Amino acid sequence: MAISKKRTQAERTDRSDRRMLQAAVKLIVANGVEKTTLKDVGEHAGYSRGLAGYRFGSKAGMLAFIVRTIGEDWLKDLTRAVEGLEGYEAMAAAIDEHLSFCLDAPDRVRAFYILWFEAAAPQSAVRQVVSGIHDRRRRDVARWITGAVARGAPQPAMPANDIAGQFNTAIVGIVYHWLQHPGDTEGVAQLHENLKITMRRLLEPAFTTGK
Amino acid sequence: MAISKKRTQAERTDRSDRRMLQAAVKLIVANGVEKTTLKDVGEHAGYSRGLAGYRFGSKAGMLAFIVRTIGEDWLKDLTRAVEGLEGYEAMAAAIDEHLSFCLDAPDRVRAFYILWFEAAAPQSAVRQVVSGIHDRRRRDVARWITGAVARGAPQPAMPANDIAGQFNTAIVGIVYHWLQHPGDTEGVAQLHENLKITMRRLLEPAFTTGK
DNA sequence: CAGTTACTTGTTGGCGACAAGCAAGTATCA
DNA sequence: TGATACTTGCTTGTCGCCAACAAGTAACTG
Repeated sequence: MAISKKRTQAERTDRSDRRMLQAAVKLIVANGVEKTTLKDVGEHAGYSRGLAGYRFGSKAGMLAFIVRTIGEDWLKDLTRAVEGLEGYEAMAAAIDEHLSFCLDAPDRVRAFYILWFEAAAPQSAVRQVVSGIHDRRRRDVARWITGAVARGAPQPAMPANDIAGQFNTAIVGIVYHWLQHPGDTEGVAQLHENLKITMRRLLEPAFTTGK
Repeated sequence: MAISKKRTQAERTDRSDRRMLQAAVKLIVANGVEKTTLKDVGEHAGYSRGLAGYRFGSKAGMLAFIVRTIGEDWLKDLTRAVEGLEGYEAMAAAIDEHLSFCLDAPDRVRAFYILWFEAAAPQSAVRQVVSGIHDRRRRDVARWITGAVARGAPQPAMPANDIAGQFNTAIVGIVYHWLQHPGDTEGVAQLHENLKITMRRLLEPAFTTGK
């Protein structure tokens, strides 16, 4: 009350954006997307019932904003975590970072992935955003592998692109397990750990191609 | 018009159930769950706007019905496909059957999995049903492995339960890819094929445990 | 024909969407 | 620096549509 009553316009929007994001995350994790209303988001953020709808244009717009924002945070974390690494090392670091990502800010990431799975539905506004993240993940993984091979690592039994595909689908599946079993930190950690083992095995060259 | 105007009560409900299921699947695949209204389902099935709501009690009830029905079909198919098999053979058969399941009745299975992923949200009525299917899948896979080991197959490097977990999450991830890339039959088939390879590798004993 | 069950129609509260208005910040010119 | 016009953030009023439920009608059953 004492300090700086005046805010710049940009500060105002930043502030309300952040507050609404926070409120939306909380509500989505607690009640699911369907029961999270624009009205609730606005009011829980300390504004009127109309702000969320006005700011994001539509409910779908708000959801897309959430996914984009949290997705970008994750991408920064990930990039930092695997910087300079290649091959299995990069994949292991990415897996570790993903686990931290989930455990460090559970609500945020939980909401992110709830929306991620909502994007499985047709005609979803979130779909584009998710698709972009997904494709990027895949390309990154493939590059880690081919990079390592270029530097002398043994040629894996499966094409790099296929391994990247397996990696990606595995992560998605693990996340699904996490969403369905919120308390099972142990199990989620184990799935991450086992994925590392699986990936290491996939990266091994094919000793004997026979049955 | 000519034949049998008279139907038994059970026949009537069976008929309307089937018709509404079909209509719901069509609408969900076309427009997503959110935009599929009880009114539309009833009317597309050839009844009044109110029937779906009356029959299933609520929208969530209808969705749960759909998942349960299609899930049971799938379970029957799967059981028949892996009957008498164990270890890797059973897993490979299950993977093949799953691919057929997806490709044979795309709309049905698509709707099934769209709902499956909606169940990732908290407080979902579908969640219980999905959770049951998921747990059962996991137990089955673990049993295939331990069964094979009991009959003399080599001890895998990873506990049977953990392999089952990897298997399950991989399937879920593959399905997610399928939902996001409806046309990519090739890619989906490849992911199934690669999962077989991955599983075979996981079932191999640990030659050298060292790094 | 009495009772039950399948289905339809009427109604209500709540949500998303949009439009119009109000208030807080910003630019221009003195 | 300060008054005025403009822009942008935010709120309130309203509408159509949906899920949910209640009350009614039509079709089967014993």
